[in-house]
Amino acid sequence: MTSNQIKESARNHFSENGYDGTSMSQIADDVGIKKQSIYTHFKDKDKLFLEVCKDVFADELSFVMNFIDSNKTRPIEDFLFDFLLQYKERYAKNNSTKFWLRISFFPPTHLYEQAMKYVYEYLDKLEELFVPVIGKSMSEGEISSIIGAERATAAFLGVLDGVFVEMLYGGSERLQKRLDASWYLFWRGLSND
Amino acid sequence: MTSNQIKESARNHFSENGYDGTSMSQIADDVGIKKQSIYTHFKDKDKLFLEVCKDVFADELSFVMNFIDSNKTRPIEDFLFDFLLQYKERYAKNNSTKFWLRISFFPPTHLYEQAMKYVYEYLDKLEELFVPVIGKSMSEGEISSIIGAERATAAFLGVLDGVFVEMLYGGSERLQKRLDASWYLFWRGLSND
DNA sequence: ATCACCCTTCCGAACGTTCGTCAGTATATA
DNA sequence: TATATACTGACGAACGTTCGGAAGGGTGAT
Repeated sequence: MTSNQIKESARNHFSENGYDGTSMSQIADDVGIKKQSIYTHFKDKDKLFLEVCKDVFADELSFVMNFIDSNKTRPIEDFLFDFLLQYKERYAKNNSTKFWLRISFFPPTHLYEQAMKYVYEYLDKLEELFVPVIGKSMSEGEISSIIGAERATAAFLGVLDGVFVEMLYGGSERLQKRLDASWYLFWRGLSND
Repeated sequence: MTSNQIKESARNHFSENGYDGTSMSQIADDVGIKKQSIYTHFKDKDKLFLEVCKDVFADELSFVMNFIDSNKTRPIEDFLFDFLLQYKERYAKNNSTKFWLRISFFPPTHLYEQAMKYVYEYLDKLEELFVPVIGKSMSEGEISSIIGAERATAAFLGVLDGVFVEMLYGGSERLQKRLDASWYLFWRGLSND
């Protein structure tokens, strides 16, 4: 299906160069068609972009839900740390995450609201999914319960974003250093005395 | 001086809409001149952008150095937390920081190296400035010295980036929540037992 | 098996617009 | 008179988009 090839190429270009930095001809060249042919599949550039948004949103969310579902019985320390690791790995080989970060931080101005709807939905869902997991590990005494599940979750998502940022910079030894340090202090803060 | 007006307007537009999303005519309109007149002051768009980069880099760096210099004798807890607060405040009213975040995360592709030179210089300097401050507070027993000054600094800069990210999303109650949570757990991890 | 028909997909050509940039000229200041 | 600044006008290039038509496959009637 050409539509999917177009969306995939679009995702790659958008994630590397943003909305304005990506032209319809670049996408078309990738697929091996002329730019006019894209309009057979998508009404216009905005619509294409928003469809990619929707797909990526679904991708990211299903990754998270999938991870939680298949790891929720593990010790919370492994669970959280592995989540960071897997997201890091995912970013390295998967353009969805790169695209996602780009539009989360700097969506194209004229599509701000429509793009951010997905972003906020993702962020809310992320919190909604993590709070009960962390809450459970508190009530079971794995980690200190003085902190509160909501606060611990918020801080963990902060660590996640800090790692994301370092991924954007590109240096892998830098990234490793931040991951180690952030996790070390986060976990130290979370632990029972 | 018109040059400065041009740079200021350019900084605003670049920070809001990025390099590609900003046109010379928008900048010129802001200043009240024709776009061609910009070329009296700057060779081309790239040169203008890079000059803004340089200025902003200097701005950000001098903010940090200034803060450190006038706060380094305070307790480390106040010192670090106030740094987060002041950067938050700075972001709200100062377009330098917004521009800085944008080009740090997603510099224009064809200027990647030249822009990232500033970014890396900033990041290195930031670490270089914080390590001794945190190290000193460790040797004085304010915080646990098992952690190591480098690791504590790396984690703190992670917290900072996590806060930056939440600033980009725009919601102020979200930002407050993250700031509180991230700081709470970071400080809990940093404290002596 | 053939024909006519439709529908999907793609392309050539062109549209109007905007972009960054250059050359030449006017105006004001010193 | 020299210099700095801003102007008018125009340029080629790239952009997103539209239109008309060509090629192909599928379907149903003959």
